[in-house]
Amino acid sequence: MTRPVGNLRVRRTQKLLREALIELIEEQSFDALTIGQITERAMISRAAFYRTYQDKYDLVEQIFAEAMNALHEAIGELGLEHPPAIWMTFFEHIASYKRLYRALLGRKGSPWFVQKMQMALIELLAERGRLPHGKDGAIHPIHTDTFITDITSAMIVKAITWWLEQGEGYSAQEIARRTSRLMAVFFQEALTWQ
Amino acid sequence: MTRPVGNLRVRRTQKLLREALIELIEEQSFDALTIGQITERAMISRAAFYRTYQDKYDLVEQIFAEAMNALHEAIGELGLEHPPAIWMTFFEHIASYKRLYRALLGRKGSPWFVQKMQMALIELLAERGRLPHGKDGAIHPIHTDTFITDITSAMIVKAITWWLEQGEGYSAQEIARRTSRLMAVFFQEALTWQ
DNA sequence: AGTAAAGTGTCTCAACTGAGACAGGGAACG
DNA sequence: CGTTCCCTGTCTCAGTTGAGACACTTTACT
Repeated sequence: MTRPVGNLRVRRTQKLLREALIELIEEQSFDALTIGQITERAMISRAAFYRTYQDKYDLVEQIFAEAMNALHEAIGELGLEHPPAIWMTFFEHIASYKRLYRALLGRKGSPWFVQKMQMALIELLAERGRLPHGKDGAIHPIHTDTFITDITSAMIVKAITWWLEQGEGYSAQEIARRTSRLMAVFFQEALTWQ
Repeated sequence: MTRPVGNLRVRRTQKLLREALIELIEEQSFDALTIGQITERAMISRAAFYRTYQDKYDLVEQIFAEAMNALHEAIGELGLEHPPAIWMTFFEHIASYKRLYRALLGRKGSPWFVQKMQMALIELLAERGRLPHGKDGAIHPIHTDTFITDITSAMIVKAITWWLEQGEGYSAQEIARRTSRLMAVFFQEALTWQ
């Protein structure tokens, strides 16, 4: 659903806009971008842009939605038993959308998107609904404490941006292991508050 | 003339085909490429390809023709007095079309294009019609000796491919100086044969 | 040689896109 | 405060492109 079943032209337009968006964020900043700049770089008309998207935020939202779908599919294939494997998959996902995330989460990115990403992570964690190394499938009350979920999502986003901006030398596996451990410690501490 | 006055769509199609061509040569080889592969990568229809080009050779020829126009313009701006400057401009031109030349002249490239390039160089040298460090504008008989012109063009093409494939560390200026000197020595020797 | 698969080159019609104009909003500048 | 300039968001029509089919040639395998 909402699949890009569209024919070639539509998919091509999407792809060109996507690449143009990322390039321009890298060169300038997301906030400063105009629709005209994006369409010019993408070599499509402004009219074509408005036929599909409301504005640049809508463009990013659609791209991000697709990325999250891909992530869900990748994670969905995994058993529910091994959280570290999920983190591994998660950071592999980040790696495969490297330019996108670096652009949107980095210095030239947008606080708006950072928040969006954090909200997506909170949802993801709630769906998965249990602790790293948790033993059962029950939703843990810790995931309904917004203080905890907010801080958790910020931690993860920071881990991502650090990796993309400074941690070039590290593999997805290493980052996944580190993050997984951090999360475990953090949740364990948080548990004592309940 | 023969300017890409075409509207946006036409120019976009050209650009996408161009990039697809280079990518695919890098991955496979020019000779093995099919029109279908190129158009699929470029995200355009085969029909659109055939509306503009005869075949993949035609595509390369048009791209190359534009590159040579750019080179002529760049060289044309120079005075006729200082051959080393011309070599400098020449290798800067190569640098600005780096991926194209590396793809087409390299291992994955095509002997057909190598020959085409050599012929273009022979023409270029004949137009310029005189020795490196030559003092007058007269066409020198050395440029009508096909033995000499053929070997010269092969030398230059080899200099280009060496630079693009192994000489990453060298600047255009260094390669230009080397080539200029080599040519001077070669022509001087050739003069004694006349 | 015989045959299946893939590529070529061409065509038509529907569909998507570009050009360009328009009214309106917002920021910079005097 | 008004003017200028740029951006937004929308519209229409002409123009380019995609889908898919076609006959033919080439390639690869037996």
